[in-house]
Amino acid sequence: MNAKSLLRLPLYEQIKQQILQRVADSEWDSNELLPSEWDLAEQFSVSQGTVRKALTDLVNDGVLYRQQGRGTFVAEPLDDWAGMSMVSPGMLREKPDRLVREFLGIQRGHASDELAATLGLRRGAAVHRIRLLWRQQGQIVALDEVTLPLERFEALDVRWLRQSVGVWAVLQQHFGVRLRVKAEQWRAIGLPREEAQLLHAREGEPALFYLRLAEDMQGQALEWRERWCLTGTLGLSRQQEQ
Amino acid sequence: MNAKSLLRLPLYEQIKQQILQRVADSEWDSNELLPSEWDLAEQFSVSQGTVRKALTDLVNDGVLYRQQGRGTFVAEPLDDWAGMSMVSPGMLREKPDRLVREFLGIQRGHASDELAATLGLRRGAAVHRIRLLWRQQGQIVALDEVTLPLERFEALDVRWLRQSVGVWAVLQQHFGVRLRVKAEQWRAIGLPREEAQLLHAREGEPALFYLRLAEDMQGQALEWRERWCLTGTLGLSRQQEQ
DNA sequence: AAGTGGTCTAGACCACCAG
DNA sequence: TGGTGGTCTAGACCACTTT
Repeated sequence: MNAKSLLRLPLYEQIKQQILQRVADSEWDSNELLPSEWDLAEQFSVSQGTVRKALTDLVNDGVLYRQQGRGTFVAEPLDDWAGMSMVSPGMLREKPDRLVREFLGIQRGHASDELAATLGLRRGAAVHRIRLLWRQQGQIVALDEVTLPLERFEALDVRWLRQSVGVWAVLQQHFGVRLRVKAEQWRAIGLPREEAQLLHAREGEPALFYLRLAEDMQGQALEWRERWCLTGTLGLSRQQEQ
Repeated sequence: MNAKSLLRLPLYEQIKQQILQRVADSEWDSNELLPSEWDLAEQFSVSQGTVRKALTDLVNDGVLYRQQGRGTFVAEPLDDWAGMSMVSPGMLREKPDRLVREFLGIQRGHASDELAATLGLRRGAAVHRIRLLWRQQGQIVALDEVTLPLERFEALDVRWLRQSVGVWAVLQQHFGVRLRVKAEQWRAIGLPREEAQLLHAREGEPALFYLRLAEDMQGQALEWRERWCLTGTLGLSRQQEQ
C-alpha cells in the first residue's frame, strides 16, 4: 500500500537490501530464526508474496536458508574457500576437512596496471595486500595473497583478520559486503622461491596456481586472490619429509 | 482448475518436466521463442504465476533465458566445459576461445569398485568410455576420459559423438538429460605415459589433472570425467617444439 | 492445534520492445 | 499500439514441524 518506491527499485530489492544490512550489522546472528514471512510483510508494509520473493533470492544467494514448517534462518558467513572446487587430497566424495587459517600479515601497496584495470581502479591505486596460510590436519596446503582496494576498505582492522575465519567473513561482518567468484583460472606451475619458503616446500615443486576475481552481489569487482596449493601428490612427498 | 496432480508433484514441476522434454525432443530449437506465459498457462491449464515459477526455475538452471519485452527463449545446449573454471592460458578477463573437439573413440568397459560406488552402479557394471581431445587455436590443450553408465545410455550412437559439440550436448539432445557439476577436484601431476602420448607432450610433464562427477537435475550421478589439461606454462614449451 | 514455509490462483499495473 | 516479461497484491489451501 505505502512504502512508495524511493529509487525506482522494486520493493523486493529494497527488502533484500534491508535484510542484508541487518545481517551485516549482526542484528540477526548466524542460524538465527527470522520473523515469519507474514511478520516481515507487515514490518515492510508489503504483501507476503513480495517478502517471499526477496527471501527466495537471498536463499539462492546463500545468505539465508529455509526449513519447511520451521522458518527462515541466517546462513553461516562465507569462508574464503566458498564456491571453490576441492583441492584436498583424498576421494572425491569426502568433504574437505575444516581448514585452519594462519594470518601472515597485511601491507599497503599499489596496484599494477593490469590489476588496476581488473578491479576498476586508477593506475597505481593503493591496495591492501593480505597473506594467509592454510593448514589441513596440521599440514600446510595453501598460501593466499589477497588484494583489496584500499579506498573501499580503508577501515580494515588487522585484529579482524586475526580473529576471523577468513577475509570474506571479515568483509561481510564489517563492511556488509558479500562476495562471489566472478572469474577464476587454474594453472600447474613450479613454486617460486618466496612462495615455496612460505609453504615449506621445495622451490620449483609442482603446485596448483589459482587466480580468482571476486565481486559483490552488484557485480562490482572487489577482490583479487592468488593461491598456491599443494595437491595430493605433493602431500605424499611432504609426508616423507616429516 | 483441472490438471489434478498426477504424482503429488507440484504443478510447476510437472510443467518444468514437460518443457524440458520438448527441448530435449527438439520441438523447440536453440534460441527459439517460446509461447508467452499466458499461452503456456492456457495450454497447461494453470495460472500464469505457476508457469512463471516453472520458467524462472528453468532460467536459473540455464535451460531458458528471458528478454524483457521480447519473450522467453531456449538456451544453447551445454558444452563439456560448462560451469568449468578457465584453464586456458592468457588473461583472466578474456573469454576462453572456442574449443575444438576431436573425438578419439568409445569403448565398453567395466566400472572399478570405487567408480561403481561413485556412480551408484553394481560392482563391475558395464560402462561407456569415451575419449576426447580439445584444441585451442590448433594447439592441444586437454584430454578427456568420460565414463557413462551403459545401462542408462545403451542407445548411445557413435555418430552423435562425432557430430556434436560434446558429450553433454549429446545427452541433452538424445536422452533429455541435462547435467551439472556435482563435485570436482584439481591436482597438479606429472603426465602419465599414455596421456602424454595422446596430448603430444612429454611423459612426466606437469599438468592439471581434473576429476569431475556430474549429476542430472534430479541429483542422480551420471557422468565421471577425468581431464588432463596443459596450462599456460606448457603451452609455451610446446610452441618451441613446433 | 497453531504456526511455518510451499503452492496456486486471479487480477492488476508497469517497463520494455517491436511493428 | 499491442504484446511481452516484471512486479505486486490478497486470498486460499496444503505439507510439515513444533507444542
